[in-house]
Amino acid sequence: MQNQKVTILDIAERACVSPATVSRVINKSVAVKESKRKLVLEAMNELDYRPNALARGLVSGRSMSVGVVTQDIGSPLYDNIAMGVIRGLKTSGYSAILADGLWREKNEADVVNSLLDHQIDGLVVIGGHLQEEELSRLHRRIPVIQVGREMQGWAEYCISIDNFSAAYEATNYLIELGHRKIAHVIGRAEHEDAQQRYRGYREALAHAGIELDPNLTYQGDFLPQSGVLAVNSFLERGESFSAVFACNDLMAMGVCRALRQRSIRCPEDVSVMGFDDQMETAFFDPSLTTMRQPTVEMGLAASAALLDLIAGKSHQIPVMSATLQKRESTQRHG
Amino acid sequence: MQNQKVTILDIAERACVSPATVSRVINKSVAVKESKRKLVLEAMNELDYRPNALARGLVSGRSMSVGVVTQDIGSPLYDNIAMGVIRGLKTSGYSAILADGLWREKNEADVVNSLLDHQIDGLVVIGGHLQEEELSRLHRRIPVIQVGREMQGWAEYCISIDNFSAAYEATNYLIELGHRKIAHVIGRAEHEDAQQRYRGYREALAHAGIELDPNLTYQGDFLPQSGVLAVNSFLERGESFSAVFACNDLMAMGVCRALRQRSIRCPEDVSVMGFDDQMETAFFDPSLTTMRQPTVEMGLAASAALLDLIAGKSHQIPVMSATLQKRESTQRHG
DNA sequence: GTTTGTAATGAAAACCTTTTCATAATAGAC
DNA sequence: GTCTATTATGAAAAGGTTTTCATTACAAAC
Repeated sequence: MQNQKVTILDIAERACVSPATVSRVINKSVAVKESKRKLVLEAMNELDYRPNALARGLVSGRSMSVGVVTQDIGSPLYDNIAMGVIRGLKTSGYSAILADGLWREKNEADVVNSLLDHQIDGLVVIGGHLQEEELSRLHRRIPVIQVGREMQGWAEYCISIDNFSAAYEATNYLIELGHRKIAHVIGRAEHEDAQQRYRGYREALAHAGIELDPNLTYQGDFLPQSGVLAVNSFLERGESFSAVFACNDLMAMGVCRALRQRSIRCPEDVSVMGFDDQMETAFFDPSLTTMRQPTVEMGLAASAALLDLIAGKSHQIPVMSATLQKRESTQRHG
Repeated sequence: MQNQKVTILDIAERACVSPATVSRVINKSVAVKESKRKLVLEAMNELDYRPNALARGLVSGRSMSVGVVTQDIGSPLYDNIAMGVIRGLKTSGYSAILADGLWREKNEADVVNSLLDHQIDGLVVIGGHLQEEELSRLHRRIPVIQVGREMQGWAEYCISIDNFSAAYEATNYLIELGHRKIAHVIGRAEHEDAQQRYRGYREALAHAGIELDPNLTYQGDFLPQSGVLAVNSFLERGESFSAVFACNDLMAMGVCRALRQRSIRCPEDVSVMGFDDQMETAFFDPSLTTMRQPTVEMGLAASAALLDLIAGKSHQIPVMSATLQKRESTQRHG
């Protein structure tokens, strides 16, 4: 109640200095005589003063806050990236304003606009559906880093794993285990990452001389249920397969569930491979073989790059790669 | 680049009106002659004008943003609540500023202060460790709603389920199934909700005339691994039990995992009950019997209550209750 | 045709900082 | 003891908006 109204003028008055001097003490921008500095600090303490961030941002042109728009709060993958971003910002003096795109491009544009209205100094986009064109339009105003989503035309500002190679490696691992009939549950069609993984799957098959069987692919939506539907669809059509590679862990869980319901054993009858390595998968039965994305590291790298961009320094886009986590859901075939 | 600098003065000039009139058109605060209104709207469109939220907040005293501080971005429970809050705010004109407390009271205080600096008009606290005293101090400045965490001294502004009753019901369900030796994996000690659930467990046992066996409880930390450790601890000490009630789903998953490793079947040998009902549990093997928290609904209720408080209207704290989700991990005993 | 009330509008103050510019104070050199 | 260079400080402007207050325009009532 009371300190709501404490302003820099009150401090100035109490410390018998000008507001300018108080500002200088706060921002350490210019030297202030020690005696006065102490008085100011005391006054700030006694009145429990906190600078109004709005006024600061308005006059200085730097709001000292960066926007973080995530495709989906509640998705383990994106949340972990967000955590990394937030951690990376922690000691920078910048505060993070998170916003949720709720899986819709329209929403994303809205929240980004709202963030811009709040005069953010930079933007991290986690996943999402914003087009490259839109991103570069944004980038003309403020630094923007995209993370957790592959964009070839935007590589300079994009931190993500190489989904193609990762999916290739995943598929190839199944092939090395002796599998030939490998099904794939595709991720959302509009997701570039999902497309790249699909491509990696196809390429690995081709490289091993295995012909792609379109009947062994199913268009999923990243949710567990579509893993169930995929298996049901394969079996109802009488397809046979010894392994399934799902585009993410949630769908892989659905796949396992459906197999179990039909009394098909995993991994004895069918091997299952996921993607992402979210926390729960290690405790799943069978624990899931999957490709781990270095989510927190990606978030950290994103905030580091953004801070460099804001500071006008050159930034780095480190190479991030997924790593194969061998667990119980896959085994040698035949 | 260009519209970065477009201000209300530019609009005023272009539309041949005063800035005050432009403001009135934007805010619909006072009637403006239709002809002028049109001119203003046109000018805003042509120059792609967007009001500076900082300036607005500074002068009006209302920033039109509310803070949402969550204990842990990445926790399915809290994330779902956050999603509910955000959805509830969506059409209100208020934008949500999320901040992550990173599981530490110190951090939470920091981010709350940062939010206050940004002149938020209200605050939703999801989970967390802030003391009642601290909350009421905050509440003297702005409306505050606590959600997803039970606080008896703060009931008027607190939206949560009745953890005691829910845990009582969960335990009682196991008892009804014929179980007598029921172990419990306790949640984090400093978490009031965990304590209430522990109490519900004890009370249900007592009511059924079953003596509490301290050797059948284990202090966990909400993470899967502690479920594993709990089971290992029980078995190493030679305890026998036919059911385990874990304080949350993640620990229940750990319990299942540990049982499996020892070739103890679930539910045939030991029934397992979780708490929360996060998405993955339904696809687990066996799918987990658990108490579902109406997370999104809680978030919606929180934002509704907060908006009422901000508007100076009377607010409602609806009664939220958990519901038993019977699945495969529990079965009749003996 | 004058008076009165209402609606529409503009000028200017206010919000709380930072920052520029000018001045005052201090120390160092002669 | 005067002059110069530096450092410390204050006054005031600026940032983009809302809002108060005063004024103008207009229609209705007499």
